[in-house]
Amino acid sequence: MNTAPDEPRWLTDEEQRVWRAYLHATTLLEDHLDRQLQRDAGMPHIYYGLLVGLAEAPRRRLRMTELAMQAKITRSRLSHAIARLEKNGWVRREECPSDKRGQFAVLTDAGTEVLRRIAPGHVAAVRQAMFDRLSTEQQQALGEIMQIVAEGLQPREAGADLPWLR
Amino acid sequence: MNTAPDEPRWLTDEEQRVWRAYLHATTLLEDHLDRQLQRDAGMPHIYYGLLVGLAEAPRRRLRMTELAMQAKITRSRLSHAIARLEKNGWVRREECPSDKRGQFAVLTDAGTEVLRRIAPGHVAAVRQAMFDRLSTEQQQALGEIMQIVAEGLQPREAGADLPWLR
DNA sequence: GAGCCTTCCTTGAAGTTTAAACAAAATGGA
DNA sequence: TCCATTTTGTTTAAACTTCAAGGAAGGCTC
Repeated sequence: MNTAPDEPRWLTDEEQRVWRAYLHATTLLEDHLDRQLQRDAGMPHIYYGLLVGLAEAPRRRLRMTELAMQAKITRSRLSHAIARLEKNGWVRREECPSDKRGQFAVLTDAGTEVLRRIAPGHVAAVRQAMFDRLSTEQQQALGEIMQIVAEGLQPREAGADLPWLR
Repeated sequence: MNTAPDEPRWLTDEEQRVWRAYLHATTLLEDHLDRQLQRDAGMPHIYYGLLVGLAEAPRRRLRMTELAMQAKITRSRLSHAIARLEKNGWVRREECPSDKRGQFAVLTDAGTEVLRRIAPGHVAAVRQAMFDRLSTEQQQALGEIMQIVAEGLQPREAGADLPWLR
């Protein structure tokens, strides 16, 4: 009997190739989109996602926590991000009448306008980087794969304030 | 004839689903790995990649530019990162005899040791998040897809110093 | 309604990344 | 050789993210 303490199951060569391709592609793509948006709109990709989230919400507003969950970021990060977008005049905060702790992030007209202006370029970048290069079958496969991977991962801050669960 | 200026090709509903699944999964996974490594080794995912890059190189050393390209980050970012890893004692700089501008980043014994200690946990996290959940066919498809996407994207800093090409 | 816990969000500090500017060494012609 | 250009890597400051702490309001229980 082997006394070695649980030799880890290293990745096979083939798994390595897949994993490195994944890392390579995702970092390049994220960088690419970040820079495209930074250049065209002066904001990083994640901030764009925030504006889109608000634009799609009823009355173009969302509670901070809801927006944070939608964007998969911490409330802290969102707080800083909204402060920045507020400075740009693209978002404004509004307090929640029914819960005095709460805040709404509201997309302003200027914010809507920015979005209208930059969305086409962003979509074009996404198409060019991904959809224009993949077959329909590959797109479908990718969707399924990403669905599965996401399901296996905890959303952020689950139990963040419940240290005994960690 | 329509006078509208090139109505952009918006994503179809299906494409939207794929794209959002992609964003959702990749951000959750990156967060997950970042936090796993931060907890177990006190460094972000990208820094782990740097140590691995060095560990695999002959004599456990690489020129800064080479390492930056391998990790797909800018030389500036690498410069900061190596400074940090140097403080930890995991990497040391060595000057290049043949090119006096050059620097080698060298993995120290302590760095090798850290890697040995944390690699199993990292591999386990990657397996659990991705490979254990995907069929062989899905893994293969993912590899091909990521390969294609990566090919379409410029490596960082290509022409960074040639502004007229941008 | 007092006390206690939870939720909502913000804050400040520390760490990381980016962008732009820079110095030094190498390179490539004229 | 001389000079312009490129390459290499660092530095500075600003922007962004993370982490830990905390204030204020809501909810629950007795």
